[in-house]
Amino acid sequence: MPLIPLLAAMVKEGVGIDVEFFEKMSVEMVERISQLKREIFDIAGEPFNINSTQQLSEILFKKLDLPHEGLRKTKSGYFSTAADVLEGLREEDETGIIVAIVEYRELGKLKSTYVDALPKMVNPETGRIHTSYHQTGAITGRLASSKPNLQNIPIRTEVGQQIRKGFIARPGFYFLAADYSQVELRVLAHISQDKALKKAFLEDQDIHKTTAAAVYGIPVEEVSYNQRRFAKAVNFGLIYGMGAYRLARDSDLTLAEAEEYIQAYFEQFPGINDYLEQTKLQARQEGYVATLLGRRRYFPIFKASSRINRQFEMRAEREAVNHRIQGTAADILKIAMIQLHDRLMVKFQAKILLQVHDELVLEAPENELENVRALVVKTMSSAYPLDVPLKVDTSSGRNWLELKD
DNA sequence: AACTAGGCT
DNA sequence: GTATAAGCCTAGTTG
Repeated sequence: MPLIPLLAAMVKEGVGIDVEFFEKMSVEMVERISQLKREIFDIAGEPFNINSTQQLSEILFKKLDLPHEGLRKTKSGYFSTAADVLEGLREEDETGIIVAIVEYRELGKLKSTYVDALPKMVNPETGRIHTSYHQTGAITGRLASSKPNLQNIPIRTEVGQQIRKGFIARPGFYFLAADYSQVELRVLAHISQDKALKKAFLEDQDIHKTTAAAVYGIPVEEVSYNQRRFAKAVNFGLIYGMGAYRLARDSDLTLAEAEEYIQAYFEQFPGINDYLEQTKLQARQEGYVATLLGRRRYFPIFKASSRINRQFEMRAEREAVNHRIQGTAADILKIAMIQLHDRLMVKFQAKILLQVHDELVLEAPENELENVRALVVKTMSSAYPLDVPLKVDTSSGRNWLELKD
């Protein structure tokens, strides 16, 4: 079956949520939010609209006169109140308003976007939530999901996890989630043919630890938690074309140190550097780049370039580098979805409900669970064989949070 | 409709 | 000298 009918089947199947659970959560959140609101008004000395970034900026940087030298400004000229900016103010802020605002923002976001919105989206006919999937939603070939977007359900924070708990499988069924482990780095290993990166995946090493060991020139056993975390950020960042500037900003390194680190990185993984350069060159010369399966992305900017375009050309280079990786991963999961759906239809009740870029969520009757798990792993792992293995992790549970191996 | 912010991979 | 990490969707404010 082609992809579109499969997406239609997923949309039609929908996913179940516990409406009462969300309603209770909403009530609890209202209490905490009011409390935070009072605190914030107290410190500010007056009530104002905390949701207004303009008003908030005036309160923080004019009325309370928090240190704002060199802080980022928005297009409209106000000092930014984005989370990363506030984070930088937290230590110097003795009033406690920053901490309160950050919590207020988190709760407000989760409440308005998920806790209050999702129950309203339950279809009265089916009692379930039906997203829309868009095959051409993303320029790289990824799907997009909307109304509601089920590809950005929270997971990071404590409260976010509570929201996942509100997604529940039908009686007698289990959710089964299967995700590709580090699929984009594996795609990069394949496309770039970088020797060290391929070796790491072929030996099923902890890729971030291996990277850290290589770059710092130390044995794998001696890699510290922070060194691994840092290497992870770099591995991740380079898929998006991160530069030394951003690396320095996001770490404790100076610009020069960040440059040295990246240089050391490319010395250890020269194939990756070649991949980056070759892809940028191709975008410039051919005006497009393509994924492994041939999905093209065009870059008309390189046709008519002038000095003004330099900024945009740099961006286009990063987009080209990312397209081949993100797009190839997307192509592979789409192939897996089609194969899996066809195979499930033969002898299982289990159905694919959701796709979240490198992950599928299925709903399976309890008695099918282990057989379906094996089928999903096999199908996803072999959908489009690369020169490195595609590793698939699975988990299952009665709700979307309690997914365990 | 633009802007700002923030949720996810 | 200047900007500096990809791809989405949604909510609230502003004008």
